[in-house]
Amino acid sequence: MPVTPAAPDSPPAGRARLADVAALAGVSVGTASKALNGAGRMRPETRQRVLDAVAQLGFSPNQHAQSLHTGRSWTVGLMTTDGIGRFSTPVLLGAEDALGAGKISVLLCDTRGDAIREQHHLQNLMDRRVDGIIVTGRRTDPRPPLPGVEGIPVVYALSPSTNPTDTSVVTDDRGGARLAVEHLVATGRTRIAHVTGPQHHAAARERARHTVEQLQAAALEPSTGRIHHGEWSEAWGRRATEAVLRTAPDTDAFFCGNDQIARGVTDALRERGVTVPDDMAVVGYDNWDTMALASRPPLTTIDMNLSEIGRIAALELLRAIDTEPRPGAHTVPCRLVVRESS
Amino acid sequence: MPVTPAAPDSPPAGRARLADVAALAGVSVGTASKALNGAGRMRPETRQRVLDAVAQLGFSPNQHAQSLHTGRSWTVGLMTTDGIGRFSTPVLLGAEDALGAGKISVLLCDTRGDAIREQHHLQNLMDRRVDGIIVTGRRTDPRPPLPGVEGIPVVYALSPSTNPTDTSVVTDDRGGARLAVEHLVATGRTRIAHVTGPQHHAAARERARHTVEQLQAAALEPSTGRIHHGEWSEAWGRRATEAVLRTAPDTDAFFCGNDQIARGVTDALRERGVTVPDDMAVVGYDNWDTMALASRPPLTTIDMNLSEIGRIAALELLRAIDTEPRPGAHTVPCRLVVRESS
DNA sequence: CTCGTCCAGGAAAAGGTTTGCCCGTGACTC
DNA sequence: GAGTCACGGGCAAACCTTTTCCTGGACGAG
Repeated sequence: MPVTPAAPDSPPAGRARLADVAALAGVSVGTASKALNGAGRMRPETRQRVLDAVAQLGFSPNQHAQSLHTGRSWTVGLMTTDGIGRFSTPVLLGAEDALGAGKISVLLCDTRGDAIREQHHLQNLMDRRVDGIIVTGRRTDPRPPLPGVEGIPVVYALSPSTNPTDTSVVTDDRGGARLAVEHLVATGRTRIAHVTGPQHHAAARERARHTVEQLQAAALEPSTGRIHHGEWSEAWGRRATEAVLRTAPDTDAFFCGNDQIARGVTDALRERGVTVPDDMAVVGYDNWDTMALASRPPLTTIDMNLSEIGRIAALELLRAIDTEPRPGAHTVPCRLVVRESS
Repeated sequence: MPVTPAAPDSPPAGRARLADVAALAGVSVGTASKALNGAGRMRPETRQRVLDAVAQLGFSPNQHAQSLHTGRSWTVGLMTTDGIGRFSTPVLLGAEDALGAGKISVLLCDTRGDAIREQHHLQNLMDRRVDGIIVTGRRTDPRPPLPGVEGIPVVYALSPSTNPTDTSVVTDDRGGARLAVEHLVATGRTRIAHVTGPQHHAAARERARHTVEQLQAAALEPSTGRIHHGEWSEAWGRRATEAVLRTAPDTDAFFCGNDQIARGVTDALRERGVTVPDDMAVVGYDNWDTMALASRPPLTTIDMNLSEIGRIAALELLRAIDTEPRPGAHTVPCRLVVRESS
């Protein structure tokens, strides 16, 4: 006695396949596909029958089958060079948002700054045939390009590639310094000190350089005659305050390389009885809310528009995928956020 | 004249396929596959020939084809309920790390707290046939379970599901309160105040409740006779300090619901000339380095081991995928980090 | 009435891998 | 010497969708 075969039209076991939809609509699989994708010509009534079947079965296409066929995975890799920190998070979210609008998902890869891990993740992304890769880091220093990614578009966000023919989206340190200095000058400050992070950080170096430039453009110079490099910490902000006031007691403004330093400065000033903003203006950098808002008074600061950097990186990547990459560094302007410290 | 066909064994255009490997090794595609996966029996020498061909061509299998066939995508979705913040980041990294070890990649979905967006992401994850989903939020309050995820394992991290038959991995508020109170009592404090966040946050409520319990276990009660609920901010910490010292001047320790409040307390104490830890001990919660270390003095605090929560959530998810889910809430113990404020 | 045109929809290949099943050969046993 | 067994390896189906090419029928024009 032969084994009884399953009923030919038994209810599909797991998720509905396109074949189930086609069967229900009484058309062939190919026609069902065309109905869904809008391609091919067919009677509106037929298309509607397919769409009804889709709705009834709760069908949605198997992306693996789609990707296998089309070669596109509708996925991009997001490699974070060095943990996911305060800086990379908004970048990441901006990118995710922009890509999500285009039906593209984000594969997260954290390298923890480890080259081995980076290579491993990269291989994984290639195996998954991602459509592109966004590389971001927690610092703005340039980084060596990803090795061995021929044929797949890459965009560097926040930390540009050292290769100028790669596409990078970076912050506008020059514009940030200009916004801060122009704001201070416009509000009547002339004896401006600059306290910032370690010299081996590009962010500190660049901002310092452009700060001096901007001061010169206003026929000014740093109140202490030099840049105060140190750490990105409140403690350094406090120490630097003492140093600055000892050297140049007539200083009337601090422009700080980040909000932590700025907060240290305001604390030190308050403890010395210097009132902000009346006796002294303080401007920070980063617009890191937990620092800028908790500071007393809340800090005027420069916002790098990090999520915009992520968004633009995503858009550049989409362009590179669909048409042509636009090589070079694309800068995203900063924004001055005025609060009560200036 | 007929068009010249491409040479039958022309160098493969894009990436090598298994067929190319098989051809080079002089075996069939099926055999090549078996050689790679260790399955099937074959002469070691044949297997080696295949492996050599793989190395020579730099072959790695097309994951879409694999997934299409096996139904497994080696991908899990990570849905963050409410942005990616201070709390979800370590959870996320812990999960990514644990999953990466198992060749599984993480698809990032940020819902921004929007139910529509959540549904949209969820559909996307289902279409991609993810093997499982981790849901995390930025608060510890329970959240309603993900709708319509029948047949796919879900683990909730940090914010448990309101459905007790779901698998959740949560922080141990009770243990955290116990660690803090026992530490304070062990160092001779008896007049302990508790200042924390808003009552409508589970984290504040739970920690407060267990703090009172633990004090009672030591035959103590809050120095002010009550819990001080407010905001999770430094400003509230400063205000609360005044209130506590007015009500109960003999208070000798503050246990705070988070590090921001604790930092506000230390600031207020210093400004009143109360020295920490000699006159007053202060213990925070979260071990948020930018707060705990920048505080003066650095804070003794409770670390929730967030990345461990992420790691365990990932392991529970792997278990649910491979074998059986373990329903219920799994708590991850906290850790006391002693610094100079106690 | 016949031929040509156009249109709706079907058939089938392709995309790359896994895996169950089968077969041929060489060796071993009785 | 014949039958059996085990081992190495090939064949082909299956996973699901897209897309190109093709066919049959209907309709219009001459």
